[in-house]
Amino acid sequence: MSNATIRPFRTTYRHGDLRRALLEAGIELARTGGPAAVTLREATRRTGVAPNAAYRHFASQQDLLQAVRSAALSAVARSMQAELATIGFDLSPIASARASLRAIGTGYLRFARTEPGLFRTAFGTVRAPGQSPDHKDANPYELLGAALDQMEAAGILPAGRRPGAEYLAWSAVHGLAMLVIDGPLQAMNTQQIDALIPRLLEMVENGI
Amino acid sequence: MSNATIRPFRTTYRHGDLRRALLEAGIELARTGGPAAVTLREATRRTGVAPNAAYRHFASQQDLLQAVRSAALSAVARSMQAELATIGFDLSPIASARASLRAIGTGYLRFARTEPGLFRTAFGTVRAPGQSPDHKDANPYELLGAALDQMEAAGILPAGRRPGAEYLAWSAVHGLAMLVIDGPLQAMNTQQIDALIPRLLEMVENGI
DNA sequence: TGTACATCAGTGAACGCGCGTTCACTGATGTAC
DNA sequence: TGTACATCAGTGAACGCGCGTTCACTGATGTAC
Repeated sequence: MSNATIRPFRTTYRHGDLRRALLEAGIELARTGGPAAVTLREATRRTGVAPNAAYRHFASQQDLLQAVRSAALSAVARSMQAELATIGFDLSPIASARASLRAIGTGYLRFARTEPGLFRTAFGTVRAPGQSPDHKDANPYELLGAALDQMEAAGILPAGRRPGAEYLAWSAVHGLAMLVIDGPLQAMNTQQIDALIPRLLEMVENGI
Repeated sequence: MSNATIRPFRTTYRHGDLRRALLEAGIELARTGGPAAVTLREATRRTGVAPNAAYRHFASQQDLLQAVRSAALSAVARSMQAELATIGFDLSPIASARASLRAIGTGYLRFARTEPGLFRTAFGTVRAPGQSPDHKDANPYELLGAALDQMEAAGILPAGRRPGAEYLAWSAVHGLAMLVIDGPLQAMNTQQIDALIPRLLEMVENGI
């Protein structure tokens, strides 16, 4: 990591490693503002270089964004691996497998919460400037809450598990939707998705 | 639904119900291109009106987007209610509760798949122009797959349930991440989220 | 070791784009008399 | 029923913004001799 790569003021005419510097600037932009903030002009500005200099190293703005996306994806994987590395070797196969799955999820979520901009960049989602969603129509959240209340009343859902159960069910469903729409499951065909949905809902029902 | 509200060519000087027409144009834009496509200029263009005419009805572009967002949220709720309405009345409380929860999820997912642009608009996510993510570093998907393989090998996960199990686990985890980062759980404090994560992972483990 | 020279990374200026937003305006509408 | 008039919804022109991208260029670098 050369300390001159991101400096706005250079003494040399040639930059040295402009591609890397632009990529790092792009990553920093993604960290702060998500994929929409990854802009050739801002990346070159931060690197102290003319806007068009970027074209020596990236074919287009899309090309830079793609490189940033790739770096973000690796960072997610690294976060998961770090969590996996904390698992001891003296566990039974069963305990080890459980711990691994839990570590995968923990690492993934930790990265999402620590680096939301990179997370969105990695998975193709962009920050929207949303305000508070107060409105008076029927609310998906309330409908879900009512269904869960019904399950509690029917004795299927133990009362102790009711508080917060919305978040669990909603997470599973919302997640599949996102993966299918914006994420890596875009290429999956309709039949496969159709087969997946009942399984997902069954998982929620059994596991909540 | 007046048939003249979205017509580009009017005979009257006054529009009639420009606010509604702009909102409908905005919804159509969101349907097609997500929240980022909801633009005052395009909405007025489609309504056959000068760009600044929008300011008689919306304080800003954000204001229009907010109105579209609200409409999209209602549409999600309607999709869920439509599914709920298909449940018979002759069910036991237990069966009825189960059916309701399933209907909630089905309606939500159906809307997401049918109207991805509106879904993203409703929940604060934007379409990114992502290409195929081919790269050579460690891949979150592969790490998850390996952990699941391990669970299968250990005999925790029955072999018949292994195929596609990635999607179930990933959905749950990805969904909570999205809700926390971009969605309605933004306001939730750290302790609450910390308490939620183990519960979510437990749900996956038990329910997969 | 010294010198001529080709390379090509970065420059400077400019382009067109669509966007949000502001300004002074105009003329159809509907009301008051 | 007819007429004067105030209202205010929509107009037309213009602004500044940041963006991606193209063009002809220049001059430091490293190589061939």
